[in-house]
Parts: sequence; structure tokens; C-alpha cells
Amino acid sequence: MKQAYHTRQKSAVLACLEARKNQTLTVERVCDALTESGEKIGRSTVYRTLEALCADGKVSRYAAEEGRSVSYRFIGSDCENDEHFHLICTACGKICHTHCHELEQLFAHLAAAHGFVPDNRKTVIYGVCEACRNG
Amino acid sequence: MKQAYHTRQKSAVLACLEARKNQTLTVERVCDALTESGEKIGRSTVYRTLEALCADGKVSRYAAEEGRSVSYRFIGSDCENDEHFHLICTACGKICHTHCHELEQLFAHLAAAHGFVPDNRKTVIYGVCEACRNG
DNA sequence: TTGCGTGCAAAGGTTTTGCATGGCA
DNA sequence: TGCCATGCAAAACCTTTGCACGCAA
Repeated sequence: MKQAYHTRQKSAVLACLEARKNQTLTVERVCDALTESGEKIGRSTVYRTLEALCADGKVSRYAAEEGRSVSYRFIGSDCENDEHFHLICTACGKICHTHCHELEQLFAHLAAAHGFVPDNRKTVIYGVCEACRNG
Repeated sequence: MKQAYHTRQKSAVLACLEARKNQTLTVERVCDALTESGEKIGRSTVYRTLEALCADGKVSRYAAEEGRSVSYRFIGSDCENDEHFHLICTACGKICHTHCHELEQLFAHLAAAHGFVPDNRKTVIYGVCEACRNG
């Protein structure tokens, strides 16, 4: 689907995700947030808009680990070519964005030695963060 | 749920996954495979059995990247405490199991320097494999 | 015999689709 | 004005649950 027209709904959905750039949001949460902002947008429009934003590369889509619904997250244009990695804590769900030289090295190693070119946009490392281990 | 009794259905589901140990299978595919083998097993039983196998650690569960259904994959008992990592090719869907010293080092680094203890059972590195890049 | 396991059908939740109407360019 | 976008409702899916019967131990 091509984003031909510019509409209130599209702006609102994108703004909603951008305002929460460090979170992954389910469609449910997006709708709730829009309602709270006073925007009344049909659920199917939200689905269609998110899919379109995904195709445009403005948003990325995540299959939820627990539960059944899909989540979306904003991708800032400044992050587009940014080499950073995502760590997700399986205890608290927090996402850390990490610039880690060792990770870059590892990815280079996988490409060179294993012939496997990793995609740091899709790859997520799951584990337990410091706060959760201590608390 | 505890696996108290031993039944034809449980054996069949486990055998089906074991025969395809390098693939992730949706419930749909498991049912199809069982039907092909002449096994007639109710869908809810397949769901319940897969969940039970998951709880038992015999199978692991994956949120599907594309599509909306969950997938399952056999875990051999020999892999149970095995330190290996999963690379998934986003082009062909193949899973490679890798014993990579660099990856182990990276995980140790994340624990030591970032306070984040990764879980190699849940972590999957996405990218494109050699065959898909060349073909 | 006991009580877990199974299968059917129904319920529950999420996502997609059809269609008439609305609104951008 | 021409078409894409929207919203509603319905359909399509996927998964879970309730319940009566079957079967392993």
C-alpha cells in the first residue's frame, strides 16, 4: 500500500508511536493512546496504517513473546542507519538500546566466519537485566 | 500441567516434532503432519500437548515473525544444557545451531560490562545465510 | 476404579475484509 | 472530480475453555 494521501489519522498514529519511541506497543495500546489524545480512529484504520508504516520502514513490527498480539515500534529516521542493538529483559520487559563494540565485532565475525549476515534491526537479545537480578 | 499418563497422542506429537528437529512448526503444520501419518488427533489436544511439552522443556515455543501463529520446535535432550545459539535466516527460514566461541564471549561481556545476563535459549539472531545471499 | 487425557463444540480474542461514505489533492 | 482512506460490521483466524466420555495406570 502506497501512502498517497495525507490524513489526520495517519499523522495521529505516527505521532503516537513517535511519542513512545522506546516502547513496543500493541494495537490495543495504540488505540487507547489515541483515544486518550481525543482522537477517534477506527480500529481497522489503525491496523491498516500500522501495516503501511511498516512497509514504509517508519515502524517495525514485533511478534509478541507472550500473549498473542503483534506489537509495533517507531523507528526514528536518525536511527535508520544507526548500529545499535536491542536487549530485552524477560522479567520486566524493558528494552535497552546498546551501542556495543563487542556486538559489532561479533556480527562481523558471523559474517566473515559463518557466512551469516546478521540484521541488527531484527535481532533481539533476551535475558535478565541488572535491576531484575538484584530486585 | 503434569505429564501423568502416557498416551498415543502425546507420543505422536513428540515424534512428529522430533522427526523435524531443525524446523519450527506451526500448530497447523503439526496437525497436517499427523494427519499424513494417519494419526487422527483433535486440534485442542495438539495445542494442549504442545503447551505441556513446552512446560516440560522438551519443545520450545517461538512467536512467528511473519504470519500470526505461534511455532514450536523440538529440543533434543542432548541439547538441554548445551551452550549453543540460533541463527535464523529471514530469507529461507532455516535455523542454524551454532557453537561459536565469539558468541559465548559476547554473552560473557554483556553480563560483565552491561549487567545483562543473556539467555541463549530465547535469543535468536536474525539475518541472511550464505546460500540465500548467493542464490 | 480413579482421575487425567481427549475430542467436540462453543467461546474468546485478534486481525482482515467488504462496502458505502468521507475527504484529500 | 477522481480516488484513496476511513469506519462499521461481518468474516476469518487462531487459541482457549467447558464438558462428557475414553482410557492409562
